[in-house]
Amino acid sequence: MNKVSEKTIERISLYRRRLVSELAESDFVLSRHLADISNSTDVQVRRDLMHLGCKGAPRKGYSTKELLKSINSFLDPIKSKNVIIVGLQNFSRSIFSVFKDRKQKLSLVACFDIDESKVGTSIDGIPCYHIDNLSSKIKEMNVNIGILSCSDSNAQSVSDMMIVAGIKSIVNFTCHPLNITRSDIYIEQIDITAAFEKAAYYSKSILFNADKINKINKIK
Amino acid sequence: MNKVSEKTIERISLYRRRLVSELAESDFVLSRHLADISNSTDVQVRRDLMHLGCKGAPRKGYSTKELLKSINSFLDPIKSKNVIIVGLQNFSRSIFSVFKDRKQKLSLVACFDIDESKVGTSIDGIPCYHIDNLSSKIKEMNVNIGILSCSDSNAQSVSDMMIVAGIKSIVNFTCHPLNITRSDIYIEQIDITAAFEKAAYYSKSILFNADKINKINKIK
DNA sequence: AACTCTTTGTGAAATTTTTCACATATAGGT
DNA sequence: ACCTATATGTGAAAAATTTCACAAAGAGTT
Repeated sequence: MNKVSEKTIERISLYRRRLVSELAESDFVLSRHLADISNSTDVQVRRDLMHLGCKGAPRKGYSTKELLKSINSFLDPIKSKNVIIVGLQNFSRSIFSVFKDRKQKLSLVACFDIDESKVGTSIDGIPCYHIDNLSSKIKEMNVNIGILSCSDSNAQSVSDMMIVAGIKSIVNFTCHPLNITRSDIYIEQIDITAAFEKAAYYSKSILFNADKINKINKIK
Repeated sequence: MNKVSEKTIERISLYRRRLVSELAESDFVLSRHLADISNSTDVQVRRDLMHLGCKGAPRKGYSTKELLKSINSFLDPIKSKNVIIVGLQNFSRSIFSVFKDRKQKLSLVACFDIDESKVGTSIDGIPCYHIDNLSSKIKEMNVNIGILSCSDSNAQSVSDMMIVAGIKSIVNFTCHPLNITRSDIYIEQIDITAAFEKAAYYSKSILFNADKINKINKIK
């Protein structure tokens, strides 16, 4: 199997979420329909699904159930992964609900903060520990994935700690782009500020995504 | 000036934030240095900066102050844009602080919710209105940018309302990929769930970003 | 059973994005 | 004033991603 691009992974993740609601609707789903509900194109969908080793049937499409199963085994780790989050404020609290609502093969097991008033408390059943215990807790709880929601200035040092303690993937919500020095660590940077600045940039001009829309509408 | 890619816009937004702290450090900044602190490469930086019409000096680099000025005039709208957010919970509250902390040419002027207990209150000086007033308030306040932080199921209808009322850019934090039908509207989709699922996917295997790292380290 | 029409799957082309390679510029030393 | 060493700026190559175009499959119809 060839290397699958990050964009493809993202789209497959989206397809899965769209498929879940489709499951009750019908037994088969067409690439074209999946494209419609994911804002993509049918060819793109089929290209993406190629990586899954899941065959569709001409004129029928893909078995919804089978496709979901393929996506699950493609995306999900075999056994559930433990996740922690560093920094406890509004943002991290909103992440809590992401994990609570949708039970993937991911469980949020702890959060960390420096603020003594938060340490020792527990939100939605997730205990908050002091950042000093980060390393030991990561090892103790066998944590694989870390979420950075701390201040920009602490992002690098916290991620260093995470990596030394054995974390394999980091989702970084701070503005600080992490310095990657090891090739076996995956870093996902979510730059919310850039998102707003992009929105501002594009609100200046018009007809920026004209191409995209023409492409999609042309086929419909 | 040629069309600038979205990725370039994102990186320029990042460069700006990195430059602000650089400003106190030195009068000139090298593409190489900017690359280091942005996790990029020097060529990429220079390519990006090409679009700015800002010249660097061989052996000296770019005047930090000049570069910032160029980026500002490139990214920022001439007059401040008004922003609203729909859905008032932990996540949106965390967005409030993004706008409070960094005063761009963007001001968050209102938020909206259906929950009557929230309507009429005010957080950080931002008033919360009932969603029924969305359209009228957008027009009244001359809002250009909308943030979607509501439930997935309401995302499409709220965005439709926003667009009809005159909003030009939408930043969508819901999982629902918005159906774009007009070419003069910019949609930025932030898929946090996909981010976590990507992190989970990559935590399974190793050596995924080996290439990226080799590229970056090779030069250093 | 043959035909038609729709949909999948995928080489190949097109497009986009990144990297290479190097001409050009210039600061600083001698 | 000349030399050298280091940066920029960018055409061209390479790599990655998306789209085209069409062969192959098979469901439904006559």
